[in-house]
Amino acid sequence: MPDNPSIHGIDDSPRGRLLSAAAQLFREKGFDRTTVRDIAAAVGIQSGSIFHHFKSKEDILYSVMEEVIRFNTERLRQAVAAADTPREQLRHLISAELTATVGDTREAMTVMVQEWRCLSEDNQRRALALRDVYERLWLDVLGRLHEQGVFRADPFIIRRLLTGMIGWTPNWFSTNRRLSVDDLATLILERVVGEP
Amino acid sequence: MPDNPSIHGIDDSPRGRLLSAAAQLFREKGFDRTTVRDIAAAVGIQSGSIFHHFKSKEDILYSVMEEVIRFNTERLRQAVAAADTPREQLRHLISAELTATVGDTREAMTVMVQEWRCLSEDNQRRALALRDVYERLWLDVLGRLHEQGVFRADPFIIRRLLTGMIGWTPNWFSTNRRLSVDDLATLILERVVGEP
DNA sequence: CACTACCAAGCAAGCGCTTGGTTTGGCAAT
DNA sequence: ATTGCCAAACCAAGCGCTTGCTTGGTAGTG
Repeated sequence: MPDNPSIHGIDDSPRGRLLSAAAQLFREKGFDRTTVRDIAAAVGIQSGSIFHHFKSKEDILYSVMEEVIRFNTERLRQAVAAADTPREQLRHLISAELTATVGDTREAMTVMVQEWRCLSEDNQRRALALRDVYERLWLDVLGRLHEQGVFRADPFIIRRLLTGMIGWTPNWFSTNRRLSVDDLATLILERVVGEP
Repeated sequence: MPDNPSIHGIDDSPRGRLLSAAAQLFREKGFDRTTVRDIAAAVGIQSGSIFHHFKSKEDILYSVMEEVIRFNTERLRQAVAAADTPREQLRHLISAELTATVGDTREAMTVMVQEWRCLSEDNQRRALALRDVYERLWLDVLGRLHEQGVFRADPFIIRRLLTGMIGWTPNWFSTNRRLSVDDLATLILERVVGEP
């Protein structure tokens, strides 16, 4: 009955609808405080029927994360490819991750950051392997900027500071305010390459 | 049997020992995945005995947060008082919050950031009121720097970017590496006032 | 005696997940 | 067109376990 807003990059099969609903609930209440009965009710089925699509509750969480990493890794790849200079590539990367974080995959991204430790060690390893690909895209661009002398600090640390700045935005940024995503991207970019 | 490392600003009364143990467990496993039996075992008592000191499990969480905010608000106040120029005050603020975040109150600070929504609305409001005092210390200093033209961006937004950068550090910073807390503070300071 | 700190036992509720059976939609053979 | 069939999707019921918390009583201290 409910018509959840589906998350970008997830189809609207029964499985996909469950993933979108779960992502939203996980973000609102956290993984542990969300029951399989909640998720089932959100898509209008019985709680037991969930286990026809996923082998466990944790499997739902992992699937949300896997989908969102895959989708946004591809987004980042296109962001890098669409720019010529490393400086512009970095701007595109920041914009892309901001869009992922406060835009069309907001729920799933937040879940990935906050509910990491709800995964088993095995699933943590699998997810980490996917994240490594994602992170390499950042480090390549930052490494090039560092070689050019655009900033002095260690690229690894700059990436971590960027992760913090961008990852915190869901806690305060609102889409319908004066500050646009691109404005914010510029602001964050200037923390790395300096104000012009 | 266990001898938990106690958290700075918390005494070693029975209640204090419970708070330290709880903070550590909450950080490791999250609030929901930590049972009152876990906490009791960590200080060597029976689970029921906890409710002689706290009226509910959530009350433990709130108490951890209250203690850590009060302690670190005082720390920030002294940090500001110990510096003359706004620029040095900001450096002190960053250093102080970094110390709180990866140093002597690491567990409790991490819990405060990550387990916020496990509080009831009432307790959230109470905790928010305490945080407001804490935040005003930041905004005063950042406002002064902004008036001096040290940076152009909105002080509120700069504070949020700082919160993100500093709040993320427990996920990667290690005390026994080459990079010291003061080095990192300088690095973060330069994201606001520019590299010299 | 009063007070703090604790124990031993257990209750009621909620949890993830299983089970055995039913509905549904599409498709090939008649 | 009609039938027969199958797999996907789902329901209704409930099991076994864990959870936060309560209760009634006890040991030690001033």
